Amino acid sequence: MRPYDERLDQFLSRAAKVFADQGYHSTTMRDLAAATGMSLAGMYYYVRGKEELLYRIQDRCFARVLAGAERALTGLADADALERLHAFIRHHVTFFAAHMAEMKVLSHEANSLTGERQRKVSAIKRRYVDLLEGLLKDVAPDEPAVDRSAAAYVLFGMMNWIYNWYDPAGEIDPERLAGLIARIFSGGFAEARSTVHGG
Amino acid sequence: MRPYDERLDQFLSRAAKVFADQGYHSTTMRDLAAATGMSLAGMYYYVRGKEELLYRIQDRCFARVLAGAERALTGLADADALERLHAFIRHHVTFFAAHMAEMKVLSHEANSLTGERQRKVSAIKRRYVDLLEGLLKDVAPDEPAVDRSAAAYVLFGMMNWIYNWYDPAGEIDPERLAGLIARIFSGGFAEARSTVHGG
DNA sequence: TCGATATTCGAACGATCGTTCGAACCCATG
DNA sequence: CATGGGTTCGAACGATCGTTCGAATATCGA
Repeated sequence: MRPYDERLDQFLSRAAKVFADQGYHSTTMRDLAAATGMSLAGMYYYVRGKEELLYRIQDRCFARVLAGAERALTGLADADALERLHAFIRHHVTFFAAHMAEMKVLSHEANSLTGERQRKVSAIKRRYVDLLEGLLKDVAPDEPAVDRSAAAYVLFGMMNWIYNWYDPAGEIDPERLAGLIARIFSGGFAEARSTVHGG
Repeated sequence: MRPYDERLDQFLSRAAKVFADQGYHSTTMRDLAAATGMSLAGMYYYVRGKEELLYRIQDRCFARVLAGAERALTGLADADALERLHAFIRHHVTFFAAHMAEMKVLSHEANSLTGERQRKVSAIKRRYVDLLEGLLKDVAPDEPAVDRSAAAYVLFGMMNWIYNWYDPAGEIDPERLAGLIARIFSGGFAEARSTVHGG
C-alpha cells in the first residue's frame, strides 16, 4: 500500500476512536490533530473537511460490514434458513466487537451527515437491512410483512445497542454474546411461530 | 400550577423536541429561542445554561419512566413473573412511543452530561436497570447471572433502538410493538430455558 | 395609582469553531 | 547538487457559539 493510503487509513481509524469517545459534534479538528499527531492544517491534505471525514469513516466501515456479511453467507447458500440467520447475527456481533469505535460512530452518528453523503450511506444501510429482511422472510414466511420488518429493526436494536454497554474485555466474549442474541431472537421470533404456534 | 412552572414545563418539552430532531450538540441556544418563542437571553431566566437544560429534560423524563414502571408493577405484586416482565415491557414501549422526543434525548444523549449531573442521571438509570434485572431473575432463576445481565441490556436494546426507526403514526401501534418485543424476548430468553431446554 | 417584584430582551463579550493560505519541508530523480 | 512535486504546518480569518448584563416591560398587592 502506498504511504499516502496507509497514512490515510491510520488517520481514519484514530479519528473514529476519538469520534466514538467524544461524539462527532463535540470533537474538534484540534482534538483530532492532537490524537493523530498531525497538525491542524495537515489533516486537510487527506480530507476535505470534518463532515467528509465522518463520511469516509462510515462509508468504509459500512462497506466492510456489508461485504463481510455477504461473505459469511456465501458458503451457506443451501443451508437451513435459521442457520443462515445465525451466521448473519454472529458476523454482525463479532464484527461489532472487533471494531467498536467505528461501529459506534456508525450507530450513533447516523444522522450527522447531510446531502449527498447522507444519501450514499443510507443506500448501503438499506442494502444491509434488506439482506436481513430477506433472511427473516425465509425463517418465518407466514409472519405478516409489517411484523417481520419491525422484527428486523428489533434485532438490529439488540445488536447495535451493544456500544452502550458491552465491554469486549469483560466476562462475555463476542461469540457468546452472539449466541445469546441469536438464541433470544430466533427462539422468540422464529420458533414461536413455526414450532410452538405454527405447524 | 404557577405560571412560572407551566412556562418552564412547556419550555422543557419544546426544547426536548428540538434536541431530538437536531441532536444536543448541534442545537444552538438561538435555535431553542426560535423554537420556543423566547428570546436568547430570556431562556436563562429559567435555566442556568445549556447543559442544565439537557439535565432537566433527562431527569424529569427518567423520573417519570421509573415511577411509571413501578406503578405498572404494583398491582401485579403476586402475579406471574412472566406477566410482570410483560407489564414492564409494555409500559416502557408505550411510554417511549408517547414521549418519543424526550426518550430519544434520553437514549441518544446519555453521555452528553458531565460531573454531578452525569452522576445523578446515571443513578436513576441504575435503579431502572436493577428493576428489570430483578424481573429477569424471577423469570429465569437458573440463568447465569452474567447472561441475565447481558440479556437485560439486549432487551433494552430492542426497546430503546425504537427511536431510530419507529413511526408512531405508522402501521404498528405501540401496543402491538410491545407485544412483538415481549413475544420475541420472553419466547427466546425465558421459554428457551424453562420450557424447551430446561424442565 | 404607585411601587416592588417578576419576567423579558437587545446588545455585546470572549472563546472557540472549521477552514484557508502560502511558505517550508522532505525526498526521489536527473 | 539542483529541481520538482508530494507532504506538512504556523498563523490567521470570519463565523458562530454559550453566556452575561443592565435596562425595559409586565404583573400585581396595597
